[in-house]
Amino acid sequence: MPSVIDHDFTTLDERSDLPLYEMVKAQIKLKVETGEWPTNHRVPSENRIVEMLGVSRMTANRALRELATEGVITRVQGRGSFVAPKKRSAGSMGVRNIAEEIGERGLSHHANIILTQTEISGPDLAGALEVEVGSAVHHSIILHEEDHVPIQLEDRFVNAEVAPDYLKQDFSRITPNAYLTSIAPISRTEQYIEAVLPQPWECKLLAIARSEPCLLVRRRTWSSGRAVTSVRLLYPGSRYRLQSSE
Amino acid sequence: MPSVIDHDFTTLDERSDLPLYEMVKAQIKLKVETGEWPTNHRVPSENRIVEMLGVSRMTANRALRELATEGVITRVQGRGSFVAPKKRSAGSMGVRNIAEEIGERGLSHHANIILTQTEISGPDLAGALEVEVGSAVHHSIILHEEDHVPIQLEDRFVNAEVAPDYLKQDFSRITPNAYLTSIAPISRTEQYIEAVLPQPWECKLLAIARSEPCLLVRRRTWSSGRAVTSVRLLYPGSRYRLQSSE
DNA sequence: CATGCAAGGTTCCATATACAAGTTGGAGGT
DNA sequence: ACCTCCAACTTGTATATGGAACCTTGCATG
Repeated sequence: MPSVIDHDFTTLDERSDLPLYEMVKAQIKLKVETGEWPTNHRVPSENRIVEMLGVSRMTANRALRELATEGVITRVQGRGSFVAPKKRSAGSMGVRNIAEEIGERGLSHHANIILTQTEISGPDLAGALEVEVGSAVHHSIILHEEDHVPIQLEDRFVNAEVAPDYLKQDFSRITPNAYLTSIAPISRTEQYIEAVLPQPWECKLLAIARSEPCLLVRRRTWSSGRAVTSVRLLYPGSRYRLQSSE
Repeated sequence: MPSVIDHDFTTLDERSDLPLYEMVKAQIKLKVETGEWPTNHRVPSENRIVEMLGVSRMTANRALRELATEGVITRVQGRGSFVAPKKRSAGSMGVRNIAEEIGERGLSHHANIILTQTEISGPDLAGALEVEVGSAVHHSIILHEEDHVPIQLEDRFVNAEVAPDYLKQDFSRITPNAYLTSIAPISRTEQYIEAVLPQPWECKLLAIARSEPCLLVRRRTWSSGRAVTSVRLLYPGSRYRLQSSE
């Protein structure tokens, strides 16, 4: 004889002093995060949750509704609730890895290392990276190409105290961004986006006309309170646009 | 004799088919966005809203609760609800109100209405707004000035079904963005940012040289599944940069 | 004067109930 | 075979009610 109770759910934890609806949310989140319920898997209906967990329909409703606004599930009236596809959109925009981004478009990525060296920071740079004037700072300039077409000029300074081995990396295999986030998880980022005309040397590297407008992204990132890197990303306006959706 | 009804609130709009709690949210958002209620200003309590608007306490509760998760207000148990300090860089960027942004810098904002009219949508526009070809679509072009210097050219199309009264608004008092979010809360946005050279007519309005690079933000927003607006924001590169930090 | 306490306002949670609106699937007719 | 229509299920909204937890304020008591 089949039990009325679906053993997908354990009973709610009495000891926890979390609100009921939070407990319901936690149960469902668990299934999703462990992968037990894959994308598009059906989530129990509100009435089903009422039966299974013995809560009122309104608290089941609140749990599901909030999970929907959090992007964990999607709900459509008349059909039901389903596990939402994993949200991409790494942050807002920009923190995305240029190599990944190109890969997703099915194109080839190539990193052209223009310069890598360690420098002594002047006042401006020291201010940007929040280090003492005269400190050692790593500097790299890399030209990223998509199918052999230059698409991003990356001019980066790195706090040598945070990433002493930065210049030892093989930047044709791992992007600076990927390396840095792997050794120092980003806790804060600040960025400015503007439209500029390129400098002559930038034109040459990007193979564009002097009059072509470019997107300039200037970004600084911090990890646990310390400035990690300050980078200047220059994109030819005709070949690239930033995208974001949420 | 003082009336029990606080005239801070107008009565709810019967014609709108928005849910009640959304209407309540809209009323409060309007006060906040227009600056009538400054930061830390007290928001009416749930029971006060019940008296004023004649809704049940639970829907007042839902409205305030959602506004709190959206970051519009903060609530503390036992004390009340208060207008939250403007959060820097709403989410990613861009959905910010240009008037607010200028106001924060302590400068004066002026909206110069270039064009407002209703048009019949062609295939491209209909596709962008997800309406039938031939539908009526509102069109507005507004030049925003900061201390009398042109800083943003806003070229906007609005789904007339969602916002039939769009063109009746006084855009020198409330920005299109503020109005639209007040009547149709944003559920999704898609945006592209690119660097372009301006068109001749755009140069003239923005008072810039033909060769000056500009930031172009193209954005579409949805509210509960329906496309609300498609907008093209053009900023002179020398006068503006997008900022975000998280 | 200081401490404590009670009252009233506020948010927060939970439930029961009702109806509206969208989807699906099947029964039953043509 | 096809169509129509309805029943059942789903989410979405709105209301009424009750209690708990928390804060402020003012007053009574020591």
